[in-house]
Order: sequence, then structure tokens, then C-alpha cells
Amino acid sequence: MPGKTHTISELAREFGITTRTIRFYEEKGLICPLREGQKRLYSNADRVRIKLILRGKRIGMTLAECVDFIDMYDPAHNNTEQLHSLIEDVKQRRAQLLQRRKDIEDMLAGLDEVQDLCEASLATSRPGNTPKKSASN
Amino acid sequence: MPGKTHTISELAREFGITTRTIRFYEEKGLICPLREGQKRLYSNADRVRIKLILRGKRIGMTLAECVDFIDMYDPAHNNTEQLHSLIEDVKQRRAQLLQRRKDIEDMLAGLDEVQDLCEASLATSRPGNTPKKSASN
DNA sequence: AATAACGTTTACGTTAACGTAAACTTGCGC
DNA sequence: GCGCAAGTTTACGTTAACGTAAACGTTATT
Repeated sequence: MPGKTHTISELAREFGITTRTIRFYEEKGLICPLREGQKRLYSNADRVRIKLILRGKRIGMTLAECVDFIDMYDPAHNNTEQLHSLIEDVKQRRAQLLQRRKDIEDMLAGLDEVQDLCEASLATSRPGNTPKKSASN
Repeated sequence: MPGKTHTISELAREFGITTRTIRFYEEKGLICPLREGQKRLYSNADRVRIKLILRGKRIGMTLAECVDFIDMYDPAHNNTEQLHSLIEDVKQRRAQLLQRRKDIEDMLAGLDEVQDLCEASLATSRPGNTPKKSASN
């Protein structure tokens, strides 16, 4: 099992992005696929990195932030000092993520309210249906 | 109580953004403060809108998306058809938000792992401290 | 051998979301 | 009345993240 590789258009299709985008990520150093002659060969590791990049983007990270985040996973952290700074880093990122999660929770709550209002409004406007609060005025 | 108003620099300070940014949002139709002569006077409603915009941005929404989202709150929705389409809209946005929340959960879990690894690594490298797994090699 | 389907590089274009600078007005504290 | 801080408009600049197009190589299929 040499590890299956993928072509650029395979990955593009899988993730719903363009090949240009994938090459752009390479240009920026986010991924570095092997070559077979000219052609790029993407390993599963490359595939995962792209997945992580897209995940980061969905929640509003820049590509640079995505790299930083992903790089925390691979253990190029040797000495104690680096480890401590990494832990600090983790701490900060966690705080950011928690904030964003709260943002999302709040927005979800907002959506619930809107939906309730909508449904209530539909109920009152539908004749033969008496809503909880009297539909006066 | 005519409702307290704020100057542009007050709001800029409060939210940690520039006055340029606030004017830019106005240019884009995101807010429309009153005027006292030339000067802009921001109501509390304006303030809240800015807050919502920034919240949206934190989780990776574009300004256009932010407007759409915020506009769902104010009830300019009269007829049944509009209400139904709004509900559909809410549905879609909720799905998006749930995806993003999952993204965040996953990333938080990742951070936990990284931190654990860091601390474990620090523990093994600290003499006089016997970690769970023997520090052979 | 021609065409199509994929890949490549190079390079200029585009959009969003502001930054930055210049030139001007307006109220206020001395 | 003078300066200064805070406001204004207008306009050009910038960065990130790609889009788009041209021009070309490589299989493989007809």
C-alpha cells in the first residue's frame, strides 16, 4: 500500500473547489504535493490538509491562520520553550473559538425567535385557527 | 428619554474599529445614522447593528451576508408568501450555522489533543517526574 | 494524425473590506 | 481670534483570495 494518490481535478471535485484554488494553496505553501513528471500527485495527507483549510475558512479564518492552526498539529516542537509557547498559542486559539461558538449560539437563538414569530404570524393569519394570544388589532 | 446618541469616535473606541470602517458600513447601507448638521449621530439601534455586523464577521460572514441576516430580524414581512420564504431562509442559515459550530467543536477537540500532547511531552522531559508511560528511548 | 480531455505555467483582472492621505469645516477653550 | 481636536468629503492605494485567459505539453481514443 503505497498510499493512494489523487489528481488535482479529483480533489477539486470532491471539495467543490477549482483546480486554480488548489494550485493557489500550493503557491502559498499550504500544501506541497509530489510530482510525477509535471503532474501533481496528491497524497491523503494533502487531502486532509485541504479539508482542514476549508474547515478553517468556513469559520472565518484567513489562509495564514489556517496554516498556523494546522501546523500546531505536526510535532516540530522540540524544546521546552517551544512547547510552552505552543501551549500559550493553544490557549489563545481556544479562547477565540469559544467566542465564535458563542456567537453562533446567539445567532441560532436569534433564528429560533424569528422562526417562532413567523409561524405565529402565519397561524394568526390563517382563518379558522385561533392562536394563543388573541389576534386583536 | 430621547435615547442617547453616540459620536462616531465613541463607537469606534467601543468596538475597537476605525471611524473609517463605520463610515464604510454606512456607505454600504449597513447603517444610517441621523445627522445633526454634518455630524453623524448614532442611536442605540445603530450601535446594535454594528455589534451584529462584527459578530457576523467573526464567524466568517461577508458584510452582505450580515445585512441579510440582520434584516431577518426586522419585520418587514407582510404576506404569507414572504413569511414562507423567510422560514426557508432561516432553515438554510441554521444548517450553515450548525455546520460551523461543528467545525468549531472539532477544532476545539483538536486543541485539547495538542495541549495534552504538549503537557505529556513536558512531563517526560522534566526530570524527577515520572509520567504514566515510561520514558524509554 | 487529429481531436479531446486532462494537465501545466505565466500573467493580468477582480472583489471585498477597508487603509491612508489631503483638504476642509466646526465648536471650544484660552 | 487662534489653535486644536474631532468631525466631514473625496479619492486613490492595498491586501487576500482567488477568477480568467492564453499558450503550451501529454495521453489515449477515434
